[in-house]
Amino acid sequence: MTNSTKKLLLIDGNSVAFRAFYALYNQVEKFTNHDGLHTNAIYSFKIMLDKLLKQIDPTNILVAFDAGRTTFRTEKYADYKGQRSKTPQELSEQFPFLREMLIDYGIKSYDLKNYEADDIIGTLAKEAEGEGFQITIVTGDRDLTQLATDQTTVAITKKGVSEIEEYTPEHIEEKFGLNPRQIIDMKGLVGDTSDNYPGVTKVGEKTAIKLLKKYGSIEGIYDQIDEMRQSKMKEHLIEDKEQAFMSKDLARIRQDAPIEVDIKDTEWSGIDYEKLESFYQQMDFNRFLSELHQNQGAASSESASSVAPIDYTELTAANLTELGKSDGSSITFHLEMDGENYHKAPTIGFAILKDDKYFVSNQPQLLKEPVLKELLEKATLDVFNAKRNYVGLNRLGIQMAPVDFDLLLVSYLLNNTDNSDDLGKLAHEHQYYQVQSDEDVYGKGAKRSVPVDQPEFLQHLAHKVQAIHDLKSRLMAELDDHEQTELYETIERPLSIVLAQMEIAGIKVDIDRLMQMRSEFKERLAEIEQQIYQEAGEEFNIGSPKQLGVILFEKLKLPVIKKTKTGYSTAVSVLEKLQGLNPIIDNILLYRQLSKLQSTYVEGLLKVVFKEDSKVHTRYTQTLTSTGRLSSVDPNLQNIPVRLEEGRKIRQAFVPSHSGWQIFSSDYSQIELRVLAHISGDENMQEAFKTGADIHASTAMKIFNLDSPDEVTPNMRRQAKAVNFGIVYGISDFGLAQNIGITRKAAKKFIETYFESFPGVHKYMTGIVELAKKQGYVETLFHRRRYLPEINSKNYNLRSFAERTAMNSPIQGSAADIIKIAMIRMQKMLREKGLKAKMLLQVHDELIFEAPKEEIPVLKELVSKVMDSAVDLAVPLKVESASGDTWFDAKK
DNA sequence: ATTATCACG
DNA sequence: ACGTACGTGATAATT
Repeated sequence: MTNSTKKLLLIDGNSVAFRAFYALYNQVEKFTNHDGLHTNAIYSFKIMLDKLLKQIDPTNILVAFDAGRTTFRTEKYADYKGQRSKTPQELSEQFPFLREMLIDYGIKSYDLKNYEADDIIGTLAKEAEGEGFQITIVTGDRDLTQLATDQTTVAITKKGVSEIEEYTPEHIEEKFGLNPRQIIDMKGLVGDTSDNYPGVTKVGEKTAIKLLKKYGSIEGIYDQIDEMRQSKMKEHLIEDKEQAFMSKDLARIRQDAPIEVDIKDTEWSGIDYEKLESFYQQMDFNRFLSELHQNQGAASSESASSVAPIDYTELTAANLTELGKSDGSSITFHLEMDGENYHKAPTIGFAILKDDKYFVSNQPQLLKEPVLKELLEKATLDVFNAKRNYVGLNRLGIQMAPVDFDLLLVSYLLNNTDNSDDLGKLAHEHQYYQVQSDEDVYGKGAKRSVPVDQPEFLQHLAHKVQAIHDLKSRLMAELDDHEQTELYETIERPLSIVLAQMEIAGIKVDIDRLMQMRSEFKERLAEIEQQIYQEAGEEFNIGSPKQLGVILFEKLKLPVIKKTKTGYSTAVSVLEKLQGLNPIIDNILLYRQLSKLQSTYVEGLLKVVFKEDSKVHTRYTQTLTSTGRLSSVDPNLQNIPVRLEEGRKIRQAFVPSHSGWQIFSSDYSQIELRVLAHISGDENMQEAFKTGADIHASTAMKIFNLDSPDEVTPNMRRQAKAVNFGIVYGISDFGLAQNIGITRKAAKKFIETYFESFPGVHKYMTGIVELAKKQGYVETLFHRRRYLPEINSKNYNLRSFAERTAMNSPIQGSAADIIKIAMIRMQKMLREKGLKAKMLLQVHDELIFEAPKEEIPVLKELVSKVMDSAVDLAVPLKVESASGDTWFDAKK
C-alpha cells in the first residue's frame, strides 16, 4: 500500500510511557529481564507502537519527551506541576531503554530544554500542517486536544494503552460543545489539579463550558463582565481574573518553540530488525523475538519458511543402507504422529539425525525394516517427548532404545512455567528459531492440514531433529547448573518409560456395567427432572446456571448467598445453605450429582474405551504441573469418584484384564504431612509420626491443649484435620475459617496456637517465603524448581498467592518426587521378580495394579516395601493396601 | 474461547 | 481495607 498523503505521527513519549507503565503495573515484578531491569512500560509501549504503525502507516514519526522539571512554565509559575510525586524508579530506569528501542525502530525522538513534550508536538504539528500533512498526535493527556484541526487528530490512550479515543474538532464539539482552541480557555477557568495550577474559584467543567458558549473565550468573558448580572460567580470571576489569564497561558501549548528539528528529520527510515532483535534479547522479550522471526521469514521468502533449508536424504526401501551400521552411539530421532492422542493417532513420518546426516521419510512402515528397527532398538536416542515416541514405536512393534536427552522433559525441569508440548514453540522459548511450530506449518482448527506429500513436511521433520540436537548441550549444561541432573537421570527420564508402559497396558472397562448404570441414571434423572419442573412451575434447563439462577432467586425469591461475575452463584456450597427453604433444592442437588456422574463418568468413559481391547488408555502429562505432579487426560483417571457412595460405584466398571486376576491398590498415608515433618524438622510433628499416633488427633491435643487422646472429640479432630490441610496449602485465616465454618478471628487463633505448638513448622513457613523472595524460586527435596516471579509483587493478591505457593510447592512436589521414585523401582522389581502383576495407574499418592489372585500376597509385601523405602526421611512412610475384584472392591 | 461447576489428591 | 486455602481435567452452557 502506498501513501497518497504524507502522514505524521507525533507521540507524547512521557505521557504514553506513564500510561504504559501503569497499564501493566500489577505485573511490574513479572516484567523484569535477566539484569533485574523492569520492562513493563517498554513492553506495552511497544505493543501500542506496533498498533499505531499498522493503523496509521505513517511516513514521518517523532516521539517527543520532556527535558526536565524546569521549563518556561515553572519560571512563570513556580508551583507548576509542583504536587507531582516523583516518577517511580521502576519507570524512570526504563526511559533510556525506551529511547534505545525507538532508535532500533528507526524513529526519531527529541526533547528541548525549558519546553515540555507538548510544545514540541504543537510546534511540529503546525509546521506539518503548512506542508499538507495528515497528523496524528498520541498522548494520555487531554490538554492536547486543543491542537485538533481538520488536519490534526489527537488520539488519547484509554484503558491503559489498549484503546484510543480520537479527538477531531467535530468530536470535541460533540462532547463539550466547544472548539479545540476553547479547550485552553476552559483549562484557564477550571485549572488543573494534576498540573497544580488554579482556575476560578467554584468554576468547574460545566460552568466553564456554559460561559465559553456565551462569551467565546476568557477575553470575551472579561470584556463583557460588567454587563453580567450580579452573582457569586461574577464575584469569583473578578476576584480570580489574574489567575484565569495566567492559567490560560500555562495551558496553551506553544506552537513556536525554538526546536532544532524540522519535518525532514522525522522521516521514518523503517525498522532495523537486527538491532531490534538484540534489543529484545536484552529485554528477554521472547514473545516478540519469535514474532520477529516469523515476520522476517514470511517477508523474506515465498515459501513462508523462516528457517534455513536442510540438505536431507529421503529414505526409501532402496537406500536404507545409507544409514550405516548402528554402533550404539547417539542418534537424534523423531516420530511424527497426526494428532494429540498418540495411542491412536496415525504415524505419518519420521526423521533421524545420525553422524551429521539427516534422513527423513513419510513412510513410517519403513521403520519395521530390520536396518531401521535395529537402529532404534540399539542406539542411544535424543528425542523430544520420549513417552510419545515410545508408545508410537511400540505400536509399530519396536522396543525403543534408551534415551539420553529428552528435550521436552529437560525443558520442563529447567522451567515448568509455560512449557509447551510443541517442539517448535518450546525451542523458541529457548531462543532457538531454526524450527517452526506445528501450528505454523500445519495450521490450526478447521484450517489444519498436514502436507505429508510435500517437501516442506520433510523439511519440518528434519528441522525438528536438528533443534533437538542443537539444544542438547546448552540445556544439559543448564540442568547441571540447577543441580537437576540427578532429578532428570534417576527420576523423570526413567519414569517417562514406566508411564509409557502403564499407558500401553491400559485398564479394562466393564462396558456392560457402564451401560446398565447409564439406563439407571437416565430413568432417575428423568424422574427428578419432572419433579423440579413441577416445583419450579415451569420447564427450564437445569444444567444452565443462568436459567437456574433466575428460577431460584427471582421466581422463587430465595435469598442470594453469593454472586459470580456473571450472575447468581448456584454452586453446591450455596445450595446447601438454601436447603430446607424449598424442596426444590434437594432435588437440584441430586440432579446435579447424578448428571455429573452420567455425563462425565458413564458416558464420558464409554466414549474413550478402545474397541480392540475394551480398555481405556489414559495419557499422563509429565510436563505440565508446576509442582511436579502428573496429570491424566483422555480420560482423566485421577478423578474417578470415591467420596460419595453413589459415585464410587463407577469404580465397579474398572476390572482386571484377565479372569482370575484382581485389582490391587496401595496408597501413602498422609505423605504430605510426613514430608512437611521431614523438611521442617519440627520435633513435635516428627514425634507424632514416629510413635505412629493419629496425626489429626495429636494435632487436636496440641491446639486444644488437651492432656490425653481420650479428650479429643470427633469435632476437635475434624477441625485439627482442617488445620493440617491448611498448613500444607500455605495457611491463611480466611481460608481456614471458610473451610470449617468458624470466624476469621477464631481461625487466626487456631493458627497461632498451631505455630506455638509446632515451632519448627512456623520457622519453615517463614523461612521458605523469605528464601523465595531472595532467590525467586523454591525447590523440592530432589531440586525440582518452581519459579515465583510474583513473590515480590506490590499487588497483595499476587504476592499472597506466591507466598502460599512457596509454602505448598516443596511439600506437594517432594511427595510427587517420592511416589515417582517408588514407581520406577516398582516396575523394575516386577520385571526382576518375573511377576505377572502390572502397574496400571497413579493417583498422586496411590498406585493401582492388576495381578493374578495368587500373586496378591507377594505383591502386597513388595509394594509396601518399595513404597516405604523410596526415600529415607526423618519420619517413617506408611503404606496401606487393599485388593478386590474391581477397583471399587479394592478398599478397606 | 471462556465460565461455572464438580470430580479427584 | 483489601480478599485467598494447594494441584489438576471434563462437561455443558454461553460468549
